[in-house]
Amino acid sequence: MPELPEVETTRRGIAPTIVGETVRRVIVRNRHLRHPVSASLARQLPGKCINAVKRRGKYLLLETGDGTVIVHLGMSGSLRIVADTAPPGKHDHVDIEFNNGHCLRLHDPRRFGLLLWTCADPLRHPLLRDIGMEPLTDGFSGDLLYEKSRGRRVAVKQFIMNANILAGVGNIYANEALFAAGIHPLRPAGRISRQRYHRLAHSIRQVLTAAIEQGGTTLRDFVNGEGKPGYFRQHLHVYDKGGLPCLDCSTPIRHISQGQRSTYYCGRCQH
DNA sequence: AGAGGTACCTGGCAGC
DNA sequence: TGCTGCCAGGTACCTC
Repeated sequence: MPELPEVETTRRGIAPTIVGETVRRVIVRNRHLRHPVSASLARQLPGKCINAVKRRGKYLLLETGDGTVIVHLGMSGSLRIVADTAPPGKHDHVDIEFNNGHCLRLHDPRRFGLLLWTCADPLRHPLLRDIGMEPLTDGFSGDLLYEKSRGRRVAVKQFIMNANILAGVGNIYANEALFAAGIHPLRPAGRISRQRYHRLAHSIRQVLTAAIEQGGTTLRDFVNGEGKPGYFRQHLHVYDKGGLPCLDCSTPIRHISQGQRSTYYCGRCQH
């Protein structure tokens, strides 16, 4: 499911309910996620207060004074706020219950997500320390993409989906941003001009920002903190639109496979 | 170092 | 109504 806009939507949805609240209990029904949910989480988190909910790339960070819960939603995960009396459903693997009667519930059918506890600086955790630029911060620019791409033969779509280059851009928004910038997804990253990278950086920002405003994209699973879907799907131009006419030029959208992921593009608008 | 392939897991859907 | 195979929003790890 979740790329940056869905994770950010989740962050905004859950923060008002849990920031300033104290954890009463942690229930782990299935610890077999991408990494096993550590036993120390259920032991250490109760009694601690959530000071902030932050995001780094597609990771959520629930910060307490002396430790952080690192959450990743994988392909199919979602976090939502429910009453602590709400009966768990299938794939509701972890509950974090608060003193105010609310419960933060992790649902993840495919179990590619993770949830772990660290007492150290989460940004230096091995899973987070190599993550690249945040596309919605002031420091992000086409210049950075241009410089990082020199000498790279990898296709530009795979380049911008590389989390060590750029944080949070997954398959949907890579497709959409390349369409918006008029760049062909198969073009080698190292053979794109500085000017075109400026345009791409602008498109990435715009697409991500617009998606956040719509509460993210729901293809199947994604729900926000209140259990509601995102509405950006109706604003997609190419993703999952193979064979349909391009909204700009009516040429049928092409569907190919790139690095075992689906790529959609307009062969006329993107070059 | 970069690039490509595979593995992890469940569920939905198309086709037979 | 099955059954089978393929596909899905991600990422780590292994090879070459």
